[in-house]
Amino acid sequence: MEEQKNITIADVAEALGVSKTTVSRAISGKGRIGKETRERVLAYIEEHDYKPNVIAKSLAQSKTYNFCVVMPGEYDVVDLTFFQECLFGIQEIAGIMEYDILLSICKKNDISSLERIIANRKVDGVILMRTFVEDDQIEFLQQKVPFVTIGSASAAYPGVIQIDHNHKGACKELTSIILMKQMKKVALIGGDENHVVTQSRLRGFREAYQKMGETVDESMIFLNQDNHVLVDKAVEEALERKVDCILCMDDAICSRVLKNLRERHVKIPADVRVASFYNSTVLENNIPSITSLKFDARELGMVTCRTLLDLVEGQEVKERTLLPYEVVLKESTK
Amino acid sequence: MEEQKNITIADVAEALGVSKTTVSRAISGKGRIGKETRERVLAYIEEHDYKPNVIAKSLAQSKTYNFCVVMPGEYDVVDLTFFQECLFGIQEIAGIMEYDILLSICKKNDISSLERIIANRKVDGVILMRTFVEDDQIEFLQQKVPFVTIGSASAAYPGVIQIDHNHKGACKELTSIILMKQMKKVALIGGDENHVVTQSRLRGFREAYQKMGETVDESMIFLNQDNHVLVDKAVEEALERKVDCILCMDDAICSRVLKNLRERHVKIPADVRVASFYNSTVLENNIPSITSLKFDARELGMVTCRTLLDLVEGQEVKERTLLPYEVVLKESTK
DNA sequence: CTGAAAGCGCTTACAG
DNA sequence: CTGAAAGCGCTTACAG
Repeated sequence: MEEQKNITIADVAEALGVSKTTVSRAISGKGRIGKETRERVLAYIEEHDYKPNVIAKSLAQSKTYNFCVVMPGEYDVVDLTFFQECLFGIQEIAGIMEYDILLSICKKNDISSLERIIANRKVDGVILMRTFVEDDQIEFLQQKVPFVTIGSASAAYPGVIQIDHNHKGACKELTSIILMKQMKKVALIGGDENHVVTQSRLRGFREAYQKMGETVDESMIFLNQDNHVLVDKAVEEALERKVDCILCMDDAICSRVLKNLRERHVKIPADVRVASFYNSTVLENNIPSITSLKFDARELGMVTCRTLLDLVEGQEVKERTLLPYEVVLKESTK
Repeated sequence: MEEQKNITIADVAEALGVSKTTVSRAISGKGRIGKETRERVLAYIEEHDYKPNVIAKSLAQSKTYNFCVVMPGEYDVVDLTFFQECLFGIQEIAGIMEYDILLSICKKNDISSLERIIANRKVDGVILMRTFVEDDQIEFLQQKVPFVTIGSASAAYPGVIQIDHNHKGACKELTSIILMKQMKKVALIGGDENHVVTQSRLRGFREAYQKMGETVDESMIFLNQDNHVLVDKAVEEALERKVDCILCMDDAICSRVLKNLRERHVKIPADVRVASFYNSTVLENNIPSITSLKFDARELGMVTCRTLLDLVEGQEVKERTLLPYEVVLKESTK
């Protein structure tokens, strides 16, 4: 490692015969400074490739120019591409503002990694990529650090800044379409009930029934189906009850459902129709193609990051932002 | 935000009637200090929940306690779970040592995000999650910051610390098995030639042929097949030439190959056999199950992080670490 | 074994 | 418009 002594603000000041204060002002743009002086400083800096020491700046300003992004740490997450894309969106916006992303991984509700990062004051703000009905992350962060959630926060936590796709609306529309196509026996297979998004989707599902004047068959709602065995059992039960259409709350579940149906030689859409609430690459190569909802994860990340930036700068931000969705009808519900 | 004034080392010193030096020594464990004094300090700190300001520490020590992890930023990456798992492994080890992970995303060879992080001196070391035959990341980092690569580095960059799975060996073994099963016409479909891993796999493939005294049919090697159209064409050509077995270099390709064969009603393994060089969840639910290689991504991440820790602490580290693999034979090559 | 003091490289009232 | 000086909260020779 060449120990190429880094040039400091003092070096610049000395070389130019001005004070460190002046150099600092020229760089930050804050405080009165002569136009000519500033230009001289800037030119010198440019030429000698001076880079301010962000750590020193951090200490002086009590700002880190880092955000923490809390990712879900469950290994079965197939909706991974969603988080990935979202992360890219965040990173893109953060980078423009010279912010960097510190990663925290949260398995279930284990927030020890987040706690350490906050205790060490390594970030100016936090983005939660997933919210729970009972959310230790939120409880921990409240009154402590500015933060924004991706996905809605439970009503139990008022005042939380949240950016979400309109899951309720999306699921309501998809369910309505299915009901209108005269599929009456619809099974809903979903994941962890403690995820807020599961609740939102479920609500949309119910509202669609209500709108159509139909009643939900509660025995066809399978939640917390977070492993293969459970999903397989749910499919079996649904088939026994002559299900018309199986609605999957995420693509991991859908992928398993498709496998199960294939093993049973149940034809889609001839025997049973299938749709998923989220379309990832996992289903992309499936035959038949699968009807699903489409969300722009990248945009979600970008909007979220921009909101957090506003928040830490002390600007007014909307408490809740809802992003649009698309329903993509494919062969599986023909 | 409650502005709960943080307690500093000076507060602790004053409360205890000792110097800041003493407090600092008690915490770090460096330098001579009376046992009793140390315990008194530690007890006070514990009780009052004093947390050192990492930023101040950073400035004083020129250490950040952050590592940068450079992730591939291509959106078509289906091997995502691999990077994800790997990241978890890194994070786990880093966390134990109170290090955090700063994320940099690198699309193709665009290293601007990495450059900024380094220029801002935000990290003590870097982990590259993917290497290229011509690698701007490596060229940029050399002689500048300690770094470790996941995956092998091109021979053009001697001295690079690299942790890798034994891709060459794994592919050699898998290919050998296939050849021994009397499948003579084997097509190899792979991705970006500029990825070192592609080269390693290819080498293993060739060595297997050599070992068996067979010659490779070059017209059956399809590289740089990084989009659906190309893969489809490769499959078509392979079928025309009466291929026995299609070997896919990654699961994104394999997934597409499977779709293509399904559309053509080509039966696996009856008409054609298929194997993949990596087994992700993407193929998990496929029928038939797919023969593939299995690597422990999490362990790879852990070993890599531990190596980087050693490196930044100035310890001697092995230049190259090769991790084992497993060949998992399934129905698709029966 | 312990402490006073300088230093890490910035920012920011305050004064002029 | 510009600068001297104090301060951010640690660490670390140096001296005792």
